[in-house]
Amino acid sequence: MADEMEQWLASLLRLNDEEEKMTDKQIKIIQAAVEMFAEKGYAATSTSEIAQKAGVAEGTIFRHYKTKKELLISIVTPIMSKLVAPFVLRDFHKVLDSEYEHFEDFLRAVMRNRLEFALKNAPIIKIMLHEIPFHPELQTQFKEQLFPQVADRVKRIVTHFQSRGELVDMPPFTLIRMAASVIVGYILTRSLILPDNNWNDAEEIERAVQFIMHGIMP
Amino acid sequence: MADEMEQWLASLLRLNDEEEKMTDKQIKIIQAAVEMFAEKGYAATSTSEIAQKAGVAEGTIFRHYKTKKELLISIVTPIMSKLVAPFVLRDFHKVLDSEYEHFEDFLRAVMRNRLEFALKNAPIIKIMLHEIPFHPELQTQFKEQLFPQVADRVKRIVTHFQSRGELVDMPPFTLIRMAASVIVGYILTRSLILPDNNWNDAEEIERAVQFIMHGIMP
Amino acid sequence: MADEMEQWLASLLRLNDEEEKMTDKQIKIIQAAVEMFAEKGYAATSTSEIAQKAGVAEGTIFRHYKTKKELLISIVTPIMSKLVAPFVLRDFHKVLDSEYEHFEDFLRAVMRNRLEFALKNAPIIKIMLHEIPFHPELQTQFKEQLFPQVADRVKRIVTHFQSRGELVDMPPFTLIRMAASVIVGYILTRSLILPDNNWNDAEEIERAVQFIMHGIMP
Amino acid sequence: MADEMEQWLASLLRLNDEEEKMTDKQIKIIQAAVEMFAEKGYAATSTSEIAQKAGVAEGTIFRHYKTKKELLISIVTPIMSKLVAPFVLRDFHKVLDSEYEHFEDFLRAVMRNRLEFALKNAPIIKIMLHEIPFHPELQTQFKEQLFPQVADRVKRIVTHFQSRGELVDMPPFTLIRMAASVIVGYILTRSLILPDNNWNDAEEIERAVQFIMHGIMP
DNA sequence: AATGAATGAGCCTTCATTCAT
DNA sequence: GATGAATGAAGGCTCATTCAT
Repeated sequence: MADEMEQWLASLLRLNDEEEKMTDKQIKIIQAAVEMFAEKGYAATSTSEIAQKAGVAEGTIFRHYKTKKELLISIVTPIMSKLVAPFVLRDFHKVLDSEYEHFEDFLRAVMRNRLEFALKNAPIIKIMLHEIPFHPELQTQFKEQLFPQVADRVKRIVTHFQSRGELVDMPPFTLIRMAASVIVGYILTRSLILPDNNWNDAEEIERAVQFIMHGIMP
Repeated sequence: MADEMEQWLASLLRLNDEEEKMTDKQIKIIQAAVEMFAEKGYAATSTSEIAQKAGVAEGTIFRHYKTKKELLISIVTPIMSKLVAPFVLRDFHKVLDSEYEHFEDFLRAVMRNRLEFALKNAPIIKIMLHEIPFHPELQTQFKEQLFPQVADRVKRIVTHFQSRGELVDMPPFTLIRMAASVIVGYILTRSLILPDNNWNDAEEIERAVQFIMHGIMP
Repeated sequence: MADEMEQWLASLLRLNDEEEKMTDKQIKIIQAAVEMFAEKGYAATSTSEIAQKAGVAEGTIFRHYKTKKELLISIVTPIMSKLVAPFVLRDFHKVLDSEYEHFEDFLRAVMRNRLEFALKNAPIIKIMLHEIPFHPELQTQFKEQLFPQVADRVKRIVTHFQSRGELVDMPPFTLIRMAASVIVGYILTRSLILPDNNWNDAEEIERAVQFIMHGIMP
Repeated sequence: MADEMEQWLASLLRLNDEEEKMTDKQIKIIQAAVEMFAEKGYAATSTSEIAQKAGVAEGTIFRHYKTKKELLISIVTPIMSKLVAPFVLRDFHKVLDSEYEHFEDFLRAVMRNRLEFALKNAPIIKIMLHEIPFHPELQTQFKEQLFPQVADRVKRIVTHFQSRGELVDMPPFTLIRMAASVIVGYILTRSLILPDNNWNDAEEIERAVQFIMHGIMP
């Protein structure tokens, strides 16, 4: 369901297909840059390393991206959009009403879907997390364009379930933050911090959802 | 209580007093480095910038720290120790038994104490979070020395309260991770991500503790 | 004769043509480096001086030579080969048999030929002499690869003339060392120590040969 | 004999006793400097290395020697004087007349005496040889003060034996150069180039003397 | 006399970027 | 479009030297 949603959104906003317009070399450049930026960080990666790993001449990078920073932005910007895509979906609320009877189902869907996404895009997400704080352009994008939209939309959902008496009465932003902490905490631990553990995702997701719903009291 | 504990620990392990052995210039160098590393990241900060901000000659930095990386390590290592100090405390468990009647009280104490610590050391914690993934020396310190000790000790506490029937029956590591997500989520949001919001810490901590204990069902 | 020999050797081993593969700037860099290294010594010459004298950017040096030491080695290594080239010639002994009836003729040919070589390559030979003792890489090249080959071959020549009764009976290595002292002594004095004297090379060579053959007794 | 001569000269010119006026630390500085300069060359040796090896503070070096170069000069200048001391001896000619009946005896005495000196002072001689070409101050000392005196005096000796018909008729400077080549060639090979060979000095000296006198013809 | 912290010029090297081919 | 040689500014670090203690 959520996957279909995302595909629909993507087709509307063309969030998925950037690579299709790229030349062969351009794709190799991006792949090499992602790998290196994730491994050593943006500032510690040199354009010559990227060129070497991509198997292109150093000049070729600058034919496609005016500066090294433009290369970074062209990597991070799409992932930010895709990361929050399902939440930005225009008719999310309406769709939601009909799809998820309980908040619990919504949580479960989000967690599954975003975990899958994170596993597929772990290196780019790592880059995003590390570079956003140091690049005002990226911060602006996140703080002014993406975050408010998401917050607003999720707030409506929470308010909706609160009004149905399914959720505790609490400032929605606080409630969202705490639930999000658990979800994000798992997804990051799972995909970036300890990806080599033996994870039973289904089990862990179920526990997280139960924890969010009922806490740790027996 | 926890504060006293920490002071005791500190006095035992001398975790607090590094700065007292430093010369005047050395302190200025560290302060300048912390400021710049937090603002621009380690790799993007030049030693000449640090020297200028510290008001010393560039050579002076290298008289005290053989390399730029040694300067980073001398900043990050102590904060890692201090960050987990209360948990590493040898007789933590015993002390705990007598101090906290319920798990809830423990959560509250930890959250208050570590938030205060994070607010006081926000820039260094930011540096630590950003640089650990790129510096094997720091990873080693964290993964092999600090993390296991903490995990082990907190696990005992959780098991203790589980055996008293106060906590739901669940793998302790999972339970800890989820509770920690909420605590860490708040502390990072509060001190690094959105420090400029108007936060009512007492209220937020209480809500977080209740969330951890009872979830979001009414 | 010896000249033809050397040309033949060179054509076989391509010892002469390194410069032909070099770019215009690379030649200028080498020339400037040779001039400066000979004038001030390797350690006291800065890469920025070399760049300036060569009329290139400092970075250009490092595009062609990964390090300053690699630049030194690329200057010294070929001269070592060329310096001993005639002696390393595979069929030297056979050629010699037919060319030089007496040891005296051999001495004369070697002295003329190597003096000409030294005069043409004085600065590089100066560099070689000064830097070999401080750079293990160069020592190895000399001690293990070049020197033994030469010593071995010249030893055979000496033994040959000794067996013909033309030379005094004495350990060949000692005899070679003493004759070489005279030859090298003249060539170095002539080309490096006092190059500005008015030298009559033909006369001095003849005297040196007579000295080697008959000593200083009347 | 030659030793007594030297002692007499030394007492006259105070060439031997520099160290006696030195403080303990000063001696250690000189020793450390000699060791390092000989091992790595003057330009490649740092004052801090010298200080460390000497076990003194870096500042102490500059209390005794205004600059690093002054330290070098204070090492090299005395060795130059001592190296040629026997030849500079005022009444050398007269003394000689009575001491050495044949030129051969003179050669033998010089070779023995200067070899002993070279073995005792090998590192300083190495420094001298390497640094003279790069330091005009040292060149001046050598070319204008020491060398002419020596050349002049030895020339008289050679002329003396030539007039007695003991030596071949040849420009004295040429004759000296060739004999000196053999002597210097052996001493340098013996003390600096291949000091680790098994040398039979008495034998080698005798062969060298015979070579100088009679050449290599049987 | 001796120290060693402090200096800042200068070192070798790397960098992102340009441009002729 | 792709190349890679060339650039020169800037990087981290070392140096000889000074000076207050």
